Amino acid sequence: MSSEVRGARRGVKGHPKSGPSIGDVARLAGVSAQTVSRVSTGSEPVKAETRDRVLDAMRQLGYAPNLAARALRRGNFRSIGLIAHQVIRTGESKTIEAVIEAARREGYSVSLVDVESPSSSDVSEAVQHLSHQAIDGLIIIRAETATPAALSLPPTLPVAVSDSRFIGHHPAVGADQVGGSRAAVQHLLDLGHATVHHIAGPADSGPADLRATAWRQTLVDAGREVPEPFGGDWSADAGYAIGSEIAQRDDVTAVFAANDEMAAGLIHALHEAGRRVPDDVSVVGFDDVDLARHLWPPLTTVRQEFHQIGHDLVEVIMRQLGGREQLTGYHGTVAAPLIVRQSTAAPRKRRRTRR
Amino acid sequence: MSSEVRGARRGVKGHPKSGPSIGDVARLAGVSAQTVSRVSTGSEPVKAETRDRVLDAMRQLGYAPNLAARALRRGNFRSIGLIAHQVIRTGESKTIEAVIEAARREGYSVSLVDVESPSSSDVSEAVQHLSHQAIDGLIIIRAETATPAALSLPPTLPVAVSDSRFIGHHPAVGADQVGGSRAAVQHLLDLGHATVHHIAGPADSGPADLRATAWRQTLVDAGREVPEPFGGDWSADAGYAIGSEIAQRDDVTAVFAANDEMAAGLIHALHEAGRRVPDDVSVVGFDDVDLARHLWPPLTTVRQEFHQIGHDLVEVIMRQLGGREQLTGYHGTVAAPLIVRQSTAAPRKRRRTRR
DNA sequence: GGGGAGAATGTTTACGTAAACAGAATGAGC
DNA sequence: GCTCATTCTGTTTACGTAAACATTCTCCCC
Repeated sequence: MSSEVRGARRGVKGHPKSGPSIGDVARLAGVSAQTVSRVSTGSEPVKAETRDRVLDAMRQLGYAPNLAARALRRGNFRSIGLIAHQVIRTGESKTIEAVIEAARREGYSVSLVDVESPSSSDVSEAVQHLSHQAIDGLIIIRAETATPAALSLPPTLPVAVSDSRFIGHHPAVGADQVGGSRAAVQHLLDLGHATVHHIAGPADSGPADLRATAWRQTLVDAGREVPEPFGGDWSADAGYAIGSEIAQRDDVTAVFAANDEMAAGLIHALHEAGRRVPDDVSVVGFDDVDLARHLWPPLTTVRQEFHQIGHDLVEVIMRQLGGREQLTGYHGTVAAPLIVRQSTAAPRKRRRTRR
Repeated sequence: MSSEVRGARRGVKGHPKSGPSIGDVARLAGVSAQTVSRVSTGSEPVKAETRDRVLDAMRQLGYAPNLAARALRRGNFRSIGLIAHQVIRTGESKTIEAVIEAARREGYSVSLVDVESPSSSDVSEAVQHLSHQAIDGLIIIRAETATPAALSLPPTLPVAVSDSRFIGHHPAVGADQVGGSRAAVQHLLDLGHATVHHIAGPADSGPADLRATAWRQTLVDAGREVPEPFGGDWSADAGYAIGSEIAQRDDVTAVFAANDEMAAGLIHALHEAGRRVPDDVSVVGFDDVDLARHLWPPLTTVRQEFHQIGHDLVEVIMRQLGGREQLTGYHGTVAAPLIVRQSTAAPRKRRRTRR
C-alpha cells in the first residue's frame, strides 16, 4: 500500500504536482530507475524484453521525462533564446521561422522574446530576462539601439547576431545591405534618372543607416546630386505620408525606399495623386516581402534571403556549442540580389522646370 | 584548498560546466545556502547587512540562479509552449507577438514550434515535442488537420487554442469568422451585385471552411445563386492564378477572398488583364493585414483582432494555471468587423451575356 | 535579569535524472 | 567445467535549488 499512498500524496505535501517519475515506471516494470533512464534516452543497450516491459510501464503511467531534472543533470536545455525587435515585420518573421526550423532539426527548441520599443534599456532587459532563462545559446535578430558593451552577456553563452553593429563583438550573419542598396540605386541611374531619392528607415537603426549610406555613396560615386533623404520609420503609413509629399513635386523621378512596406505606402500615395508608377516615378523597395510581386505595379526590390540568414544563425550557435570554436570575429554575408519587376522604368522626357 | 580545487574541477569530471552555484555564493558571503536562496527569491526577510553581503558575493562571482534546478524544485518553468502553423502569415505573427508580450508581462517566456506542413502527424509530433518540453501551458494557434483526439496531450497541461475545431475539447479564443464573412458577403450584395464568388482557403483548414460556409449560407439566405468556389491555398500566388482565370470571365463582378494575400494576388491579375477594381470587379479580403490599406485600390476587408486574440489566449492559460479553473468548454469570440475601403463598389450596368 | 515572542539564519531533505562504478548473467573458447 | 570477455542491470551519488523544520539571536516586557 505504501507505494500507492506515496503516489497519491504527490503534490499535496511540500512539493508541487508532477507526473509519474522514472522511479514509478521502474517500480511498475520491476527494474531499476537507471534501466528506465537507459530506455528513455536510448544511450545504452537494454535487452529487448526488458525494454518492452519498461515501454509498457511508461505508456501505462503516461510517463514523460521531467526536463527540468534532465536539464539539471545534463547541464543543458536544448533550447535557444531568440530576441527580435518586431516579430511582425515580414523579414524578421521569415528569419525566425528559419531559426525555429533549423533549431528543431538540431533537437533544440526556441524561446522567443520580443522587444517592444527598440530602446537600449528594453533590449538589455530582454537579454537579462532571456539569458537567465533556460537557454544554451542566444540569437539576436535585431538589437537596434543596444550596444554590444551595454549588453553584458554571460561570457560563456554562445551568441549569434544578425546586426552589423555587433560585428567584431559577436559572430554575425547578415544580408549584404551595401551591395543590395548600391545595385538598387545603380539600376535607377542606369535607367537614366538624374538622381535617386531615398526614404530612409529610423535614424537609430543599423540596417537603415547602412542602406542610406550606400545610397549616398553610390550617388556620389556617380557624380550625382545627393538630395535630402526622407525620414521614415519602416511603416507603410510613413511611406504613404512621404508619398503624398513627393506626389506634389515633379523633380522626383526615382525613389529608393529602405523597405517594401514604405515603398507600398509610397506607391499608394502616388496612385492616389494620379502620378503613375513607373511612368512618372520609379520605385525600388528592400526585402522582397511575399506581397511585393503582387503590388501594382509589381515592385522592383532587393531581396533579403531571410531564410538563409536564420539557418546560418543557428549553425553559428551550433558550432560554438559543439567544438567550442572561437567565432567572435566571424561575419557571414548573404547576398542581397536586386529583383527587377515593373515599378521601375526610364524617366519620361519632360520639361525641367521646378513647379 | 579543497574548495578551490572543487571549483576548478567543475566540468572536468562527470558533470557538465556550469556557473557558480548558490553554495559558492554562500561560502564567499559566509552564510548558508538557504540564506542565499532567500536573497535570490526575496521570499523571506533577510537582514539588510546580510543581504548586501550576499548580493556582493553574487556580483563578484557573476552568479545567476540555475533555472533547471529551480524548475525542478518548484515544479514549474514559467514558460509557455506555442504551436503555430506558419509564423510568417501576418495574422499569426501578430497573434504570436501579442502572446509573447502578454506572457512576458506575467513573467513567462514563450517556446515556439512551427509546424511546416499542417499534416496531422506533423502537428502531433510538434505537440509531443513541445508538451514534453519544459512548459507549464500550451497555446495552439493553428492546429489545422490535427484533431483533438489525435493530440493526446498530458491531461494536466493547461491548453488554449485558437481553432474552432477544438471548441468543446479545449478552451478556445477566436475571431468571429462567421459574422465577419457574412458581413463581407452582405456588403457586396447590398451594393447590388447579383451574387458573390469566393476564393477559399485550403480544404483542410478550419477557418477556411468556416468562411466558405458562411459565404454560402449568406447567399442562400438571400436567395442568390451559389457559384462554384475557387480553391486557393492562402498564398498570393494562388490568388493571382485564380485571378487570371476570373479576368477572362465577365460574369464575375464580386469576389470574397478568404484572406488578404489571395485578394492581393487576385487584384494583381485583374490589373494586369486590364480589368478595373472596383469598377469591373469588387474584391473583399479577410484579415486586414498592414498592407491591405496600401494596396491599390485600398482593400475592403474583414479585420481580425489578432492582438486581442493573442492576449486572450494567454489569459486563458493563466486562469487555468492560477485557480485550477475548469475551462474546457470556454469559447471566447472576438469581433471581426468589416472595414470598407475602395476595392468594392456597385456593379456597372452592362449586358448580361456570358462571354 | 528572566522569560518569551519574533526575527534571522542554519540544517536536513527531496525534487527527477543520469554518470560512474559495481555486480550479475550470458556465452565463447579451451 | 572453467576462465574471461561481453552484455546487461543495479547501486550510489551528485546536479542546484527551496520547503520544512530546527536553532540561534535579539529585543522587549514584567
